[in-house]
Amino acid sequence: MKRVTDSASGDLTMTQNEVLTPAMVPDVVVLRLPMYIRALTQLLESRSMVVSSHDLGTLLQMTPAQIRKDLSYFGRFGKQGKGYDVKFLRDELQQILGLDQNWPACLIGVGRLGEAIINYPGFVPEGFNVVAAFDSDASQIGRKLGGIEVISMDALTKTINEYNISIGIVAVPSVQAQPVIDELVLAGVRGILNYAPIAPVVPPDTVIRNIDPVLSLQSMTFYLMKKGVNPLIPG
Amino acid sequence: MKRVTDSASGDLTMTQNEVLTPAMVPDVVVLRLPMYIRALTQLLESRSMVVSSHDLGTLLQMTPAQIRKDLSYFGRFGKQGKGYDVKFLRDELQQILGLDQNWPACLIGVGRLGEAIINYPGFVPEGFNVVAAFDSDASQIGRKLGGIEVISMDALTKTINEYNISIGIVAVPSVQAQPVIDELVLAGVRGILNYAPIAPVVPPDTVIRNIDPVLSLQSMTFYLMKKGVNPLIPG
DNA sequence: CACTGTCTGTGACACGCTTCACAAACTTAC
DNA sequence: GTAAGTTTGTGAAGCGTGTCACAGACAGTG
Repeated sequence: MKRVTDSASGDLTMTQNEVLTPAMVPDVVVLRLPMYIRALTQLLESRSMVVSSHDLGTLLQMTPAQIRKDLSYFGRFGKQGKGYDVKFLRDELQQILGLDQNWPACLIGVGRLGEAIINYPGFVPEGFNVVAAFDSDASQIGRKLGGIEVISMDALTKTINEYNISIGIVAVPSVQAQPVIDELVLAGVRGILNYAPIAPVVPPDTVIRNIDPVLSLQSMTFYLMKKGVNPLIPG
Repeated sequence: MKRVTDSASGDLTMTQNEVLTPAMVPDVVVLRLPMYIRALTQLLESRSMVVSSHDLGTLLQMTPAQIRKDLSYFGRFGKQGKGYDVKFLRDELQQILGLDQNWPACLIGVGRLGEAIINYPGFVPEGFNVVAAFDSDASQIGRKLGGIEVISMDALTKTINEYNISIGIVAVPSVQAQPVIDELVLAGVRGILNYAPIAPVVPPDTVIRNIDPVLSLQSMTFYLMKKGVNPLIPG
């Protein structure tokens, strides 16, 4: 992956790296990019202009080598002897992930969980906007929630096309989750954030991410037991 | 995915495998065990008595070889020519993870998110009970929530010892998350489920799991863009 | 009982990711 | 300007995990 190091640019600011992403980027690397962005944003807020892979590593509990290797998949963002320009690197990574744009999303299921999701203030500043909310329960239709109105599942495809929605957030009970996911895929949604405790089946060109606290807890207990931590024996 | 199920005898009962766990089990394998348990429970509900690694694989979108290899780290649970006794295997895996016991947990932060967590009906059937809820906001103290009373952070250590709590669920704003986690660790909690969008620092003998929907979405967009899915350009 | 078909458990191999180590590039100090 | 110190980018080695392939065990059939 040779890239032109344009010389004589005395500043850390680099020329536009075209991000062509040769599709050879490991998935794990892509999963880590958002963490880098978050750390860089944090550094930016504390007025840091430049950061080394070493310092980023201590901040994120990773080895400097891994950070450098990860970034090298996308370009040459740093400068020897100095490090990375914080703002520049963050902007580059955001562009690589498409986070410099606004992603409209829809929510399916406005129960207790769905309500918490739609009111969660953490999505909007990152460029994710829930612009529509659906529910199969007729008594929920028409209810206002976080500034938007709950509408019927019948209007799913129409609404998704209208708002150009490419991300669906699934917050329905387990039994309805797979059917809802199928509907979303059929309607053209290619990214799904699933909160239901199931192992969903999606076509290969669809990206799915599962949020499953119970799974996290259930693998945690294995290590707790090994460490001699004892739970409460029932009885 | 259909399994032959009923055999005449049902004499698949196996000898007691001592589970000594030689600490050589890869972490990824432990992370998958809960998924196996969930699938087995599902099979049990649909009256399946026996399942092969092949059928489990199609159910979970995994290769049969991986399932067999994973299980082989803990013992020999299957029978050649037949498969695995569903109930037996599930019970064994639950015991390995310590899920045959009851794990008391505490919640820190009873905002919108904390409220949704404490009312989430999915924890209790899996053996996780939120037995105490804390908040630093004085106006929240004393409020009843999901059957339990919100108490002050001052009572953290005392309460954790009293109820023998080994798991802490952190649902506080980002800036307070690390301090709260430090407090939990100091109080003796060795397992932490963190909902705050940060990269927490914990001692090596502490198990931490992060629930971070924003990170999931931010890596999703990379693939959506590659597939030519276009978000809404702001403007 | 023998013979055919099925499925597990596992050593060996293959692959992908992490870590290492170093040349090259840049900074700082004098 | 020179020398010493710092940090990146990256081939190559190392390591952990997934996959393969097959011997062995069991079921089913007649």
